[in-house]
Amino acid sequence: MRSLEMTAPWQEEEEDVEVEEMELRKHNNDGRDDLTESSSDEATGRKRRKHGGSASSGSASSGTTIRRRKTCISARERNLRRLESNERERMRMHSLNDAFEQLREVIPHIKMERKLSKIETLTLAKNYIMALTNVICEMRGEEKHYTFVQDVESDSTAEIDSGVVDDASSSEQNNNSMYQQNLESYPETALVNTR
DNA sequence: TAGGCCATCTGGTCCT
DNA sequence: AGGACCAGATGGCCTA
Repeated sequence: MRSLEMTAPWQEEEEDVEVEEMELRKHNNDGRDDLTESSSDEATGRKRRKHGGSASSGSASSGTTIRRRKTCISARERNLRRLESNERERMRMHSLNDAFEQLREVIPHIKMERKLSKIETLTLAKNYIMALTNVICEMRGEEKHYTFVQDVESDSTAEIDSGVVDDASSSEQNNNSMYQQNLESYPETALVNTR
C-alpha cells in the first residue's frame, strides 16, 4: 500500500532529529496517553488505541514538501505542534462522543445489550424528530408533515413527504436486523418513553 | 475469519 | 498565525 512507503514531513529530517522526536513522543505518551492506553471505553469495555494510523494519509500528503520549506520551524517544533494538534483533536472527538452519549440518553429506543452506534443514534434521532413533528401537526389539526412507510421490498423504513433528503438511508441498509426492527417500529416506540 | 464499529493520527482547508 | 473542522488511513476489538 502506498501510504506505508511514505513518511510524514517531520519524519524526513536527519536521523539525530528523528531520535529526539521519538523521545519526545515517548514522553508525551507517558504523560498524557495513559488516559488512552490504560483506560477503556466505559460503555463497551474496549481498550483505546495507544497509537493511531498511518504516518500520512493519501489525500493529505501531496505538496507537503514545498509547504515544509516555507515554514522555518524546526522538526522538534513541528512535532510539538503536531502532538498538540493531536491532543486537541482527541479532545474534540471526546466532546463529540459525549454529545452522542447525551443524545442516546434522550432518544427513546428499544433497550439493547449493546449501546446504539453513532449512525443508529443519528438515524433514530432523525426519526424521533419526525415523529414528534407529526404529533405537533396532529395537535394543531394540521396534516402530518412526515409519513412513515414500512416498505418491506426496498428495506426502507421512513420516507419524507416534504422533500427532505434522507441522508442516512444508505447507511441504514447496512445495519443489523435488530436495528431494523427498532426502526420499523419507531413511530410507535418513539411515543413511548422507555427511560 | 470477515465485517462492523471505533479511536487515533494526520495533513489539508476554513475561520477568527 | 493558530485553532477548529474535516476526511482518509490504519489498526484494535468484538460478534456472527
